[in-house]
Amino acid sequence: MPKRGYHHGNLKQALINASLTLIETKGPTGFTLSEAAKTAGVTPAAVYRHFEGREDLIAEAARQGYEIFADLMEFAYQSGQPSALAAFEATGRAYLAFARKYPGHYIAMFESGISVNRTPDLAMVANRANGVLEKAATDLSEHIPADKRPPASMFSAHIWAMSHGVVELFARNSPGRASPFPPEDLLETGIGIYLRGLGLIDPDA
Amino acid sequence: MPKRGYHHGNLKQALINASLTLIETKGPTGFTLSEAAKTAGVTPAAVYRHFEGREDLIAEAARQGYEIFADLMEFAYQSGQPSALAAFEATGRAYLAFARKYPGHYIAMFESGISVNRTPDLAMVANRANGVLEKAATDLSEHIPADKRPPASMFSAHIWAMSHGVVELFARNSPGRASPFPPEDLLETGIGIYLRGLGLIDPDA
DNA sequence: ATATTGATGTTAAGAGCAGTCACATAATTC
DNA sequence: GAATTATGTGACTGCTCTTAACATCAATAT
Repeated sequence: MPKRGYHHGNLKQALINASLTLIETKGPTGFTLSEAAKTAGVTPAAVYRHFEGREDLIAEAARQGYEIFADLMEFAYQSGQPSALAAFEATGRAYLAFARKYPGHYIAMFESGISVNRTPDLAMVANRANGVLEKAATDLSEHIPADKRPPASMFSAHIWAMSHGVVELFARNSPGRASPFPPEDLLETGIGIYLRGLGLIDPDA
Repeated sequence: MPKRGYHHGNLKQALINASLTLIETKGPTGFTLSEAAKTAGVTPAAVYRHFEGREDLIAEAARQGYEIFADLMEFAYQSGQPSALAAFEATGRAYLAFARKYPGHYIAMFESGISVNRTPDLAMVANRANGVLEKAATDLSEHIPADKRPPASMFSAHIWAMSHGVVELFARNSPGRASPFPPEDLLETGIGIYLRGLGLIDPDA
């Protein structure tokens, strides 16, 4: 853990950690490779022994974020079993929870402008996170009469969009819109109304 | 329009226009004040006669975007009258249409990291756009039995979130998720299901 | 044990950008 | 026509990203 003289010992992860807190506090624009290096107690040039450059540094932070995110989603999905409805709702909540708990990762993933198709690794793990949501949607869609059942990938996309929109517009300060409702409530009610529209929950409350 | 010698004549708007296309092509990170100045045929220092700096330049581009956006929303709202439902759905579609038609403005507004509370002007015009959506939501909410009617500002927020999420995740290349459905269809069906959940349209099709 | 090799860090340097200041030139006003 | 204001330029500082040459440490092979 401590840098024993010349060599750091764990520089790569130290740089990512430094980047995460910097991204969180200064935003993706204000973040600089140099400052991350300084925070890790090392010169900027040393960063290039472990990353291709600034973008790659952010991308790796995002990749780790997707890893955590996918785990969170899977845990949420399991926690709702055996009820397909409970599992689905839990994954919806997990999105907002993740954004709140790991803001640095979240920003690196969704607000830094890096493409998820940047590397196969990144696309892979992002796909894993998405896969959980789609699985939950598929389970749930079997409770809809087959003739009026939309494709599972479609309403998983709907829920993802709603979740993402709530986080971006109302949970994170950046855009800074004010809403009279806490984001958690907004998402909860939004998903509730949507599921009612699919005939998956009773029209009451 | 042509620069007559020393003075440009219309530098302020020329800089904004240059910024818009640069933001559109190079992203908010790749955009530089210097290149915008060069595109407008002027020295970087000249920019500071019209803007406080890089951020202010982007903010003004965003402000003009909100102005256009609010106009678009109002037009959409009017075009749906006298049907509250048609008006509401039109405003929903207007969001995606705006993002497609004015990508530079859209990026400046929603992906550049500038806060809408940066200046009173910006907050004002952003509020105007939001106001149209809320008005449409209020009209529509009167078709819901008063006892089980959610606040209009709430489901206007839901629709906004869904629209924003669809655009960010599936319409713009940046994050680059692939979806088997065109964003327009995704938004259309998503809003449809949601409105069904509110009991505002019949459960068929 | 020692010498070689590869990994990891530093120093130095180039190029680009944001922003500031003094200065130059054009447009406007008295 | 002269003075004032508005608008653009050149030169400069300090920061950034990135590369290249060099230094130091760790590990391995003889």
